[in-house]
Amino acid sequence: MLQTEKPKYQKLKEYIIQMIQAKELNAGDKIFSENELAERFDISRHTIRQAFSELVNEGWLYKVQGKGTFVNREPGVRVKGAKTIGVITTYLNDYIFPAIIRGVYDVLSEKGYNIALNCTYNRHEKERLCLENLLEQNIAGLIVEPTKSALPNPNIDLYKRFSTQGIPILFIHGCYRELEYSYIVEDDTEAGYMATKHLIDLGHERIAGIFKIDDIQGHYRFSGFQKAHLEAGLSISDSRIIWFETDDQDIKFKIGGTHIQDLLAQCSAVVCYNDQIALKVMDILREKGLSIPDTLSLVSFDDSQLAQASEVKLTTVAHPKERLGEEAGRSILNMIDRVQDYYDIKMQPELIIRGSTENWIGGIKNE
Amino acid sequence: MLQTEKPKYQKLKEYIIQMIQAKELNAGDKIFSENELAERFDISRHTIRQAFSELVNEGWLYKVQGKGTFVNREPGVRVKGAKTIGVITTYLNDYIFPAIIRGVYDVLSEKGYNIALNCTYNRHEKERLCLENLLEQNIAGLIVEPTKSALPNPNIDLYKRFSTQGIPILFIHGCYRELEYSYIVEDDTEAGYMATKHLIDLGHERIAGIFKIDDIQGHYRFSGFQKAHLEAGLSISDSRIIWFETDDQDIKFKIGGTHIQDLLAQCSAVVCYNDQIALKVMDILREKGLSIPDTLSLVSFDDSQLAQASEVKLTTVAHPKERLGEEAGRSILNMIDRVQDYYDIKMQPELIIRGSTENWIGGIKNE
DNA sequence: AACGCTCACTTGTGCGTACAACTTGAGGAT
DNA sequence: ATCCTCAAGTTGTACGCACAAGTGAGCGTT
Repeated sequence: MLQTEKPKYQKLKEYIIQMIQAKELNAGDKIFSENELAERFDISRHTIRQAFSELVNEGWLYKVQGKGTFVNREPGVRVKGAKTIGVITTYLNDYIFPAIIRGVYDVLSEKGYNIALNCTYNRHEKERLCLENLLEQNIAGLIVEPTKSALPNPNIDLYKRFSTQGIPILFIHGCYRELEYSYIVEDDTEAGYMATKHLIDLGHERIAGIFKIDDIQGHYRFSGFQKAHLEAGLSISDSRIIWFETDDQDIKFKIGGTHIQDLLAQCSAVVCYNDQIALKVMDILREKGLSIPDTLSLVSFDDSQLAQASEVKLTTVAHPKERLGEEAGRSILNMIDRVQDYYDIKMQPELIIRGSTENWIGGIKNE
Repeated sequence: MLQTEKPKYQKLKEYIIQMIQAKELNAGDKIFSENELAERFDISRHTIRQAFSELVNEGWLYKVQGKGTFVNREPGVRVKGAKTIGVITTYLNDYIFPAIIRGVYDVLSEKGYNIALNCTYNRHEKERLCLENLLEQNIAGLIVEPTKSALPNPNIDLYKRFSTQGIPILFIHGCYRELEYSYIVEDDTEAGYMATKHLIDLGHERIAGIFKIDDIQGHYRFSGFQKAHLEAGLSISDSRIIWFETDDQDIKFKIGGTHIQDLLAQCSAVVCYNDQIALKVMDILREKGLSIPDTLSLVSFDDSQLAQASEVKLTTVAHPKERLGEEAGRSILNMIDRVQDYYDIKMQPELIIRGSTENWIGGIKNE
């Protein structure tokens, strides 16, 4: 006895798909009529129609009554996967977000992918909504800037749902410690080290630090701050470190309970968590009539647009921003195409020396 | 004679869809068997199968051989409309783009809509690619910041394709003169007028102007500049007006062929196209050792983050930014829901007086 | 109680027919 | 040259039949 054979309409389907793939039938070509095929293969017209009906549904063919059946413009396109990448950021602000998005967009748009933008405002509830929203979409991959990355995350379950659906996830800018997902980050410890070492090399010994407590980046930058001190044999006084949170509104006058002016009076230099904090510090100093870098040297992070907007340009450790975005775009595409499954990239920051630390060597103005 | 009636299988389809929507048939329920329906409605089983086949394809039903036909878990999900709004901007930069996107995002995410982000880099070729890309997507509406809005647009044909597909388009920030589409813009003429009048009120008579030539906003702001002069009985000298283009790289040293320092030497105030230009002008003045506002008063537009980053804070005509984004989000949703088909909103700008024009009254420093 | 068999019922495959609706081009009438 | 009609060819709708294949409940045997 013969093995159960495939149904006739199935064989006809495969035959036609093969012809299309072999370019014997091209886009827009008229295909044999139903009657012709019925006669040629000695099959009933009904069976032909069954095969055609499925081919139409799968996007290979289309029919026009009275004219005939034709090969679709891009046969089998609908069979291909989604062409959208979900992107979740913490803020949609004027800081480094635009540069990162630009990097991601440039790479993805090149390959015909789209970006579905979402934002958490650094709140776990919003993060949950974003994830639920994207789960309903048909996305091919997910790029996430983690929300409050230093705190435990209540949305792990949702992240895992993406994984079980085979949707790759890539974290940028930071990552959750609980998850072993791919990430691309700036080497924040190194950045903190570079900033602090620069000040120490200039001869500073009493250096203040202002760091953010609820993002993992703040912890790492502080860690580099410590490392540079340790290496130089300098001690770190807790009283010179200020920690602040996302929600601190009155950051201008006191940070984490300590009045900035009191702190700065004891020091000759300060490491600011980012350019925004640096500008706020500069405003306070200006009010007091203190000059930079003569009275106080100042280093910050990120090299945002703000770093060059002030009268004294900021010495800052440049975040790779746009390059990081591009790298993230390339990586998520590779993960989708299964070229590589896992990434743990630390990008090197770069120290950019400008006016806020120039001319200060060993406490003596150098001109 | 009767009008041509709908085919039987169509009527059967609609009947079943109705029953599902009316919850008479629920997810997972087993539906009548083919034979039962055939007998009940006195239709051939073949016709029933035709209707069922389409319902399966559209996701309403699924079949299991030997068991029966069942209602799908989320019947008609694919039938629902798209929940994505295409957004096309000219740049993804640190200026007012983040605020606008934030406004749009806040409104749309509230209603469960997603943003598909695109960017033209102010080039018509890129704009074309974005539009072609979004045409292939299943978007519900389109928000566009026009590319080179003062120039004729070569992509009108693509914009019209959206309209013929019933996808509403809303322009923000400017609009193409060739198209009669909905738009939401800042009243740039009024903004130009407010900025200039403020200087005239302070006693300035020789006022320079720097404007962008290839965006329609530049034209309008200049038009307000003219209006204020006319109203005050002051003449405008062409030699005090500088036009620049998107692509001008060396804007710092000369703008449109004219050296800035030569120009500014003749004037007591300058209207700058935006905050970015204003900061560049401030840098030039700082190099020359000239002070603001004593030597030169300065007004700009947009009230971006930059306006408060410099040592002398900028007097600027605030762009509605975030409010404009929110308004755009609300409007496109109304257009999708057919609540209102057409919008032509001009939002009023607001003059914010800061250090760059303070203390200058009639040429005498007022302290 | 466990197992296997049968049978009724379901959907799947396949054949046949007929006529309706639509497209197109050829040929005739104007 | 233009318009109209009609016929041939195409897909669409609708009916009929038969048997294959999978499911599950009921029955009887073990």
